[in-house]
Amino acid sequence: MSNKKIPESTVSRLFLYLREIVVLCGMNIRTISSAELGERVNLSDVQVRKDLGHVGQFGTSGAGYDTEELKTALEKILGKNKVWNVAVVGAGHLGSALLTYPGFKTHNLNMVAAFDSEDKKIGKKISNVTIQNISEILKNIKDKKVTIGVVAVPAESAQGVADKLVSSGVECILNFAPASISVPENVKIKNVDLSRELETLSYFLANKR
Amino acid sequence: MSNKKIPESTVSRLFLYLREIVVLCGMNIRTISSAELGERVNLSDVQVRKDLGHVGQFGTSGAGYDTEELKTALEKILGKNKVWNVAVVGAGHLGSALLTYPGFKTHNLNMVAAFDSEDKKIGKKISNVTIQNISEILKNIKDKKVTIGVVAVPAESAQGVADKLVSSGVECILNFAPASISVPENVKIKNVDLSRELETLSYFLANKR
DNA sequence: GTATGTGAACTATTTCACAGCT
DNA sequence: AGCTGTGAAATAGTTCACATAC
Repeated sequence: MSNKKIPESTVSRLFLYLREIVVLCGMNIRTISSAELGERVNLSDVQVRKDLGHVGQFGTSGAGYDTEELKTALEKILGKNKVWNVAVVGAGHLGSALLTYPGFKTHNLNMVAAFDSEDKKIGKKISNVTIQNISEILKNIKDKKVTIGVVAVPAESAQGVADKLVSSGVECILNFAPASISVPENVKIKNVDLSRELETLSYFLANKR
Repeated sequence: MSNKKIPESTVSRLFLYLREIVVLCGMNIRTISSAELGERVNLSDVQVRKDLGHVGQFGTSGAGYDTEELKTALEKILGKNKVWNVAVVGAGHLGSALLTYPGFKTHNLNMVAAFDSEDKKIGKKISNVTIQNISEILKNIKDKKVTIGVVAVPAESAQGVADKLVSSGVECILNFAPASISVPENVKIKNVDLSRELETLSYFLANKR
């Protein structure tokens, strides 16, 4: 089992395995080998076994893994029993996409608040969440016990929004703005930089023969 | 200069530096040290120097880097002189966000086509691009010389859409669907899995004291 | 004195190889 | 025979330390 901390790359893949295992359970497939699971998620069999090794030992030699058992173990270790409240700042297309994305609900992530600076958007509802003025962040985040803040505003306003979120007590930030933002050490930040992803692809296009 | 291939992680950061350098040039700052540049993008000075070392040697000891020179060199090596055509499949909130995102235009990425399967969306225009039926993919991608395809459809339809894109000759795919999709070796695929990003954050929330 | 460029050391992550279980 | 679990080897990526240039 090991009490050591699991590498971030492994954690990310564990969620991937879980997603696949849920599908398998739904199909009433009771057992799967690391090779088969790996093929379904485009990873090697060893990678799968090494990753699952961080969680415990419940594979059966010669047979593979019991899907139900694996599902239970992964859900437990990945904290799927807990629910987290999420607030989205910026109700443009991207913010709306996140608010309406059905995947979050099934993954124990609760979209409980949305903010924007544009007057005409305030008061509108997107997927049951009423958009509020950015000035309401502090009060709302505390009241609604939000732990994850999503920054989906233009680059210029990103740092300011992040500062507001941090001082409201948010513990994690997922940043979609194409800007480098600074937060205190105790706040975990994750950047998803769409234009850099596309640019990196374009680089590899330019540099292959 | 080195002819060796630059690691993907470095390439991604080079785009980050370039973005910052463009800002600096706009502010008429003519010179910058690796430490100052690193601070602006939350990276160490050594990391900056190591990365720039892949591109060439144009820093001046004791002074730093000439911003104009660095800008020119980065633009050249990152292929910013070339323009790539991009097609988006799936015109939901996320697809619309990508189509309207102003950042792409300034980064030599041209959104030239959009597809959806919902009849009521066909014919509508988003940011000058007319949404077409998914059945038109093959013809359009070829005609419009699209090299990058973006998959922004639900998980169930992702593999099918990817197959269509691949057989139309697309060379890269950026996949936003929470599904593992398979493509031939010569096609480069990049996955952006929003719910996994959030889940990974939630894991770290659950496992810190 | 200040700041670059880089080999060497270190750390993280992946892959190999195989012993051991069913 | 088939498949897991895991040390050991290999690879990739980051940080250190310092010689060198201005």
